[in-house]
Amino acid sequence: MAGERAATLSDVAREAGVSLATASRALNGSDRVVRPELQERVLAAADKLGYTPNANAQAMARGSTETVGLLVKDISDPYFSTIAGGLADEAEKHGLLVMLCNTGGQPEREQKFLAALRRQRSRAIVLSGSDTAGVRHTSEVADLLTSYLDGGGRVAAISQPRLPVDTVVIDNHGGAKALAERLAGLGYRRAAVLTGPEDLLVSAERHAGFAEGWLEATGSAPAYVSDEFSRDGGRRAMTRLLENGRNNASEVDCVFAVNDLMALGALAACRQAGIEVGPELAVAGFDDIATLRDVTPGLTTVRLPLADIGRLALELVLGEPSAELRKRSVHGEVVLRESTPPRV
Amino acid sequence: MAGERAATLSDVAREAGVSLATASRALNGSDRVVRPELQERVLAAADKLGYTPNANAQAMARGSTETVGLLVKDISDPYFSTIAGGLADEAEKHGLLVMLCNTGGQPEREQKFLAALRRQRSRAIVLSGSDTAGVRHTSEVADLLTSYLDGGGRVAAISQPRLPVDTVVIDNHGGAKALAERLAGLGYRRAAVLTGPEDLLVSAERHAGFAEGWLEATGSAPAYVSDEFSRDGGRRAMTRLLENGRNNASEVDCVFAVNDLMALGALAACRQAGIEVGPELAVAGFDDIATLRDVTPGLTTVRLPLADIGRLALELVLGEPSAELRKRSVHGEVVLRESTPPRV
DNA sequence: ACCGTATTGGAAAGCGCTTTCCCCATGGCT
DNA sequence: AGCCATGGGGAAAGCGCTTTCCAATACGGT
Repeated sequence: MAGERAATLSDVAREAGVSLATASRALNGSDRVVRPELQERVLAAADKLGYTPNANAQAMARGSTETVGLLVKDISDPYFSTIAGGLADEAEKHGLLVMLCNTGGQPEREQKFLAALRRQRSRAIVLSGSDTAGVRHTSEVADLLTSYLDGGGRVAAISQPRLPVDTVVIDNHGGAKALAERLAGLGYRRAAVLTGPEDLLVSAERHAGFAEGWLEATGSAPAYVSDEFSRDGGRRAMTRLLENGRNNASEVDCVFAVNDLMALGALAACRQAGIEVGPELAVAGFDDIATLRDVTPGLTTVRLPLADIGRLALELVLGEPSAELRKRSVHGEVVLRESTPPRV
Repeated sequence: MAGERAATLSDVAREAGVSLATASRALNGSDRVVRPELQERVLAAADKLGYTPNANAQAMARGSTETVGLLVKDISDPYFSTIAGGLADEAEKHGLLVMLCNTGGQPEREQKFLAALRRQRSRAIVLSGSDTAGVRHTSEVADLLTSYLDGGGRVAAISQPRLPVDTVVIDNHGGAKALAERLAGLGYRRAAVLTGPEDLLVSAERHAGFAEGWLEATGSAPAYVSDEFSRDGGRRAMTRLLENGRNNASEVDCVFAVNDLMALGALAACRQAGIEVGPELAVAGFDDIATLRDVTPGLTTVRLPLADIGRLALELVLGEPSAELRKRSVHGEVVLRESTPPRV
């Protein structure tokens, strides 16, 4: 059994005593009908020979594949893995396979993957890396996408509104703004924002939204510190913020980290500095990563329906192509927890 | 530009004024050499026409693809997503694409995916779902794998030692045992284990390892409660444990949840019951999920090099095929944190 | 009984590549 | 000068399917 090459459709056809065409029709249910008796014979032969269609050959002949590509910045980040989970489930429903591309945020890798997906004649591509404002990069990516689209491919993005494709837009601005209002409502008065790199769109939007809400509610603009868009970045930013605070009369009573991971780092920094989060200093994040929902103190955050976002993106990209660019908005919901108790 | 079909290799050949064969050789650097001048002409033509090779056609002609499949139970679970991250990075180094298959733990899906990967003529498959003892299921999967292997495919598994393939073996038993010893060393005397379903191998191994270590160190066997292998399962199990404890003179001073997620649920249950984890009751987990490293109280756990495990699995599956089954062992490292302070 | 029309099987033409095999130049050698 | 390697181009045979196009048969109507 080991040495013999895999059975092909011709093998099946011969075994069943029918033509190649008939075998093909019997096995994939084309629009053409084959007599039940023959059908059965073919099925039996296929079974006997352990026949498996060759998807590559089918792709060639049919001119279309059953795979979709998913680009993420870092699949081990719960934000992306949750999105990926939703998307994968949806894909499974459609009988599609998901090609996972972990870009690590490197533009060159992103391009490599895009090229690979194009080569594969992937049915569709969903982009969910973070959109940086690097114009060069974005335009190169846009070129690749355009040629992919010209070839009949479909593309959708998650929260990268600058790309010329259908997009699931996450209301970062609104969510952060709502959060600011709620925090102000709780009695906080001096806020700081821990942001990611300036050119990272998600970060910028959340920062701006928060600042706007805060300004409207309290009349003052929040301070901010930027660092990496990660747990360590959050820790460093928080540490810097605390150092400044000491020399500075105007200490902060509330910190908004632009994502949960940064907030987590901020919590660590606070702990290290001997500051009790909640009573002494409020900390809030964004995303509502599932794994973090139960930590102590409970982290106030803006919940994003991440799995739905993944599903939605796939729906968007598989739906009827339309001339104009489609946007689907998704909103976050503020979740108050112990990390931001009402200020007394 | 929109309507015209993608340029093919023949288009390029014609444009460059060379034969199909030459174009192919010029573009993919076969063992045959083409004159530099021609080479250049072909490259120029390809560039001008925006030529992208058709990976499906190449796969057909070459008889091999550039994709590997990865089966996971749930990609949004940090355990799997971290493994996936390591594997994806390694795959990228080898110029391979990763087909992500989210099985949701459903045997039928698992089989569907396996069949799909076989159809795709995927170069290799890495299995990292959880191995349940359901014999029926495992044997069906084994059949599928065998036929895949016969077709020249390569397969490796992560922590599913019962499958007849190369395996990255995680020393669940040893890790849990070491943890038990350390906890006993800290002065704990009455332990309970929160386990997953009985037939889930990982869970069983960790349970057994802990029990063995505990027995050796303290002379008594730990109690246990089983539930789902998830955060909610942990919460429920812990709740049940606490209820029993009240009526029971022999209260427990230390709880081992067989994974971090269950431990997280246990923490939540404790909080709800007004029990302070650490001083009042020790809790430990297993895996050392990255997102959880900074929570308060710090969770004592057994650190697994998850990303390395993913990398290792890919290495294993891409390495020289060998007659006998290979096993690569990976060991965990006990990490003590505040959730299990020395008992006074 | 005859013709037009479904219905269904099969032959063969691709789909876009890779690779074998053949051929023609070269060039080094005797 | 004559021969045999050697280097490199091209024709063509696949790779395993789908699908068009024909042909053959059966069937309904008049």
